[in-house]
Amino acid sequence: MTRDTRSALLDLAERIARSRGFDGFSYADLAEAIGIRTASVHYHFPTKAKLSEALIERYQTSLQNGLAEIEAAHASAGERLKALIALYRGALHDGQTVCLCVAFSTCRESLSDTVIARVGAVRAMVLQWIAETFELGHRDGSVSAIGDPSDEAPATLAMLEGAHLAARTEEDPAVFDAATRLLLARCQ
Amino acid sequence: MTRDTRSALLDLAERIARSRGFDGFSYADLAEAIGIRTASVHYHFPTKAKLSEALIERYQTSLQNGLAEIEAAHASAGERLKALIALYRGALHDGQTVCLCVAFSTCRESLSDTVIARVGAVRAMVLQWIAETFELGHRDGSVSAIGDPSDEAPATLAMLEGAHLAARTEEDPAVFDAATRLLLARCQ
DNA sequence: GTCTATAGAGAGATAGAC
DNA sequence: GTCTATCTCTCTATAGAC
Repeated sequence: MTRDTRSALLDLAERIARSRGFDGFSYADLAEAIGIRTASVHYHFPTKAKLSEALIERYQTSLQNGLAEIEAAHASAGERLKALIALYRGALHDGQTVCLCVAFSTCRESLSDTVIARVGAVRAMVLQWIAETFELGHRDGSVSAIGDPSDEAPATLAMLEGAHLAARTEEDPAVFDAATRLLLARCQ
Repeated sequence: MTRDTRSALLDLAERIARSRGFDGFSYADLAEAIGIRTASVHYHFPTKAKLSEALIERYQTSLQNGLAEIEAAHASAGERLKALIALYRGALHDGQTVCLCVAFSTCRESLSDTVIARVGAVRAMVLQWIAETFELGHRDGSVSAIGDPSDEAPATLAMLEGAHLAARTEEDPAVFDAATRLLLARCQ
């Protein structure tokens, strides 16, 4: 059952990290919720630093798959951007959790340079995807009022992450909806 | 010198909180930097909760003044929005500090409901100001491509806060500049 | 207002038995 | 893989002297 315990720990740690931050839980919290002792948690993840690396690596893969699925499911830029907004909206879970990049950004000092670099890599990946989508939008006309895609991408990602942050603070997904309404309206 | 010590503590605590988060410093850190003992810090702020309240209250006043100064200095909506972007850009301090709302949003669990409510009040204040500015832009024509001001405002604030977060993670103000370029270009 | 001294809790982590 | 037991460190906070 090693695999199961490890997966369960990762699932739980990700959920709490995205809800309360990486400093917002201890090995004691994980142990109690899973039903083992802290020493056993250390068996799976010798240090909290190792745990943070495992979390961000798994998250990158997961997000990469999410973006690929959107591309597979939607042909137009407008539909893809709508799906991206829906992806972030879903990641909110009733205003209780933000995306892991936002959560880790806010706990910068507790994380290793390796992990922070990986957060940057995840952001770069999403930025690239958004920029390409806006470029497609330029060609297929499914997004209105497009500026330079290399300007639209960072503005869009910042808006999505900022919307996550505010919605989490208020514990209200409607805050996210308000922030994304304008972009949504630009998508056909 | 009570007033001086208290002010020095507030200044220091705000700087660290905006850099490392509210959980990112201890009374021992404050004491060492100021040159007193932790017990003396407790004299000025009996609990960390009291300190957090003092921080957000002072911050609200400060931000309110900042917005008022922008209104006094600039007549057009475009100029005012440009000044708002500059205000947030200045608050970055070379990518080392985010605005206190962002910092406190990310330490949600460590803060009292009172403080979280105050963070919401600060955001509401800025939202109101931005919405009014976009309304002015509608009338004076100094901002291009304006959607519904009540949609522009939350999108703009989310973008500014998200840009702060990403720039802080990368420790690079250029990340903020990239995210705000599009809005800046809309301002005459 | 600042100090010494200390309480009390919780954190991350390890050794070694089973 | 999980356990008991324990270490060391840091944190917030308080009592009481000066």
